[in-house]
Amino acid sequence: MLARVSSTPTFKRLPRAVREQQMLDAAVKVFSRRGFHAASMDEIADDAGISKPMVYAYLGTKEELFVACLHREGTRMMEAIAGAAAPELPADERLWRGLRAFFGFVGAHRDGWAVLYRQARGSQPFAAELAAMRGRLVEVVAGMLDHALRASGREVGATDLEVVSYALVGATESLADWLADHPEADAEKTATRMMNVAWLGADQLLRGVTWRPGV
Amino acid sequence: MLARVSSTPTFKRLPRAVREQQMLDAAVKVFSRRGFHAASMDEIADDAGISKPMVYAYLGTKEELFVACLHREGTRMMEAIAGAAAPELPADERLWRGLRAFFGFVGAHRDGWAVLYRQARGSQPFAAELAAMRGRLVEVVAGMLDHALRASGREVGATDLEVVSYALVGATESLADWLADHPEADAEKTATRMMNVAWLGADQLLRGVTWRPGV
DNA sequence: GCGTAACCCTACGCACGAGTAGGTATGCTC
DNA sequence: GAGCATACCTACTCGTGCGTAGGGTTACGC
Repeated sequence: MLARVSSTPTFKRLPRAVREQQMLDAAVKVFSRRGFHAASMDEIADDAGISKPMVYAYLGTKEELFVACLHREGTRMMEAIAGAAAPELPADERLWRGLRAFFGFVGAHRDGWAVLYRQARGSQPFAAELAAMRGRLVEVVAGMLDHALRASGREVGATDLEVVSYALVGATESLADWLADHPEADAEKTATRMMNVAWLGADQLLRGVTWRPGV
Repeated sequence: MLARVSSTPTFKRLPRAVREQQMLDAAVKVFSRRGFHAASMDEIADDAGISKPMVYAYLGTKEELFVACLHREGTRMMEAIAGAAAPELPADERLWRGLRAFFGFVGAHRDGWAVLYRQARGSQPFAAELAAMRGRLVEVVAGMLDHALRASGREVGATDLEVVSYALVGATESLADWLADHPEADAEKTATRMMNVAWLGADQLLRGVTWRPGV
């Protein structure tokens, strides 16, 4: 057994940090395509150009591997959004920038992120990680709303705030799913549509009012 | 082996139609609690007070069984919503009634429906069934919006309509999830919150405008 | 140039759970 | 009360795929 003509040009003996990233790349790809359960560790290892025990040695169990994927992609996403929303901007501008960053990210990582995210819904082991991510998003949105409310001297119950934010995040996730399923669709345009429904609401939309990005 | 002291009082030799419903009940319960993959046919059969081959004889494969669950619960849900929205009512009233019916249903079938619904996201085999259900909902919402728009002489692109509806449905699903996770929460109140964000939008909400159920 | 640690492999064990073979009992019809 | 269909069971087979045992090889420090 010495015929070892792999497709990958980069060949042997890579340092751990590099291999780990390759494995995660492969894992994201395979998990996305097959779903958590149908994905096999063999295929992931194979796709990473490595053998299975290496994956176990570096990233651990299948579940741990999936969580690692979720975590890496989640972190990347949060980073992509982080810079977008400066607290001193008016609320609509903050919301708009956040949405733009979010949909931009999802659009650029279609099967990467969105499908992975879809996988995590359901199956208990990942509910925690997923809920944490969503929780952070909800917190951001709720914080933004709260900030704007206080600025105009108003206030509102914590649960109300949470639920409204939850709804907004949910709508956004849904459109992210939609975007991931429609490869021809434009991220920017999707963000605008989301902004319209989130900011204006059905009433205004039915009245013919529309929101458009300033500048 | 004649010790057959089952917990279920109703014992032996039931007609097919009845047993099928019992099996579906058990399946919904187990799928909800464990998730599709972790659920075992043995446990479902056991929970239905029947042996495994019966399940196969009546409802077929595990996947077919799951689809059957999805289908039954989905139909029930659509029926629950169906009567709510009379086309001659104004748009806000239609939306409100639809939301109320929807959250009422989910609230009454917490682990039944919502968790089952969550399971279906992801795993390819069920994507079709799920997409069909969601599609019907989106269609209803889009139809309602379109109707209202035409009534006021306005019109809008089909994709815009679809995406906006999609966002609204997504937000609603999210709050349904939230409701399913918060056993103490009230369905009616959740519906009101959803109505607020959907109908008024963040802008109005931040201005202190609120929507309240008429009557 | 030699030890040692990191990298990497080819196998296999093993549990778990879907689906089935083949047989038994009970009610229903005539 | 014979015949037949329907309800129902116990006890298997068998594929699949996670996780591992145990061993080889390349780089790197000294």
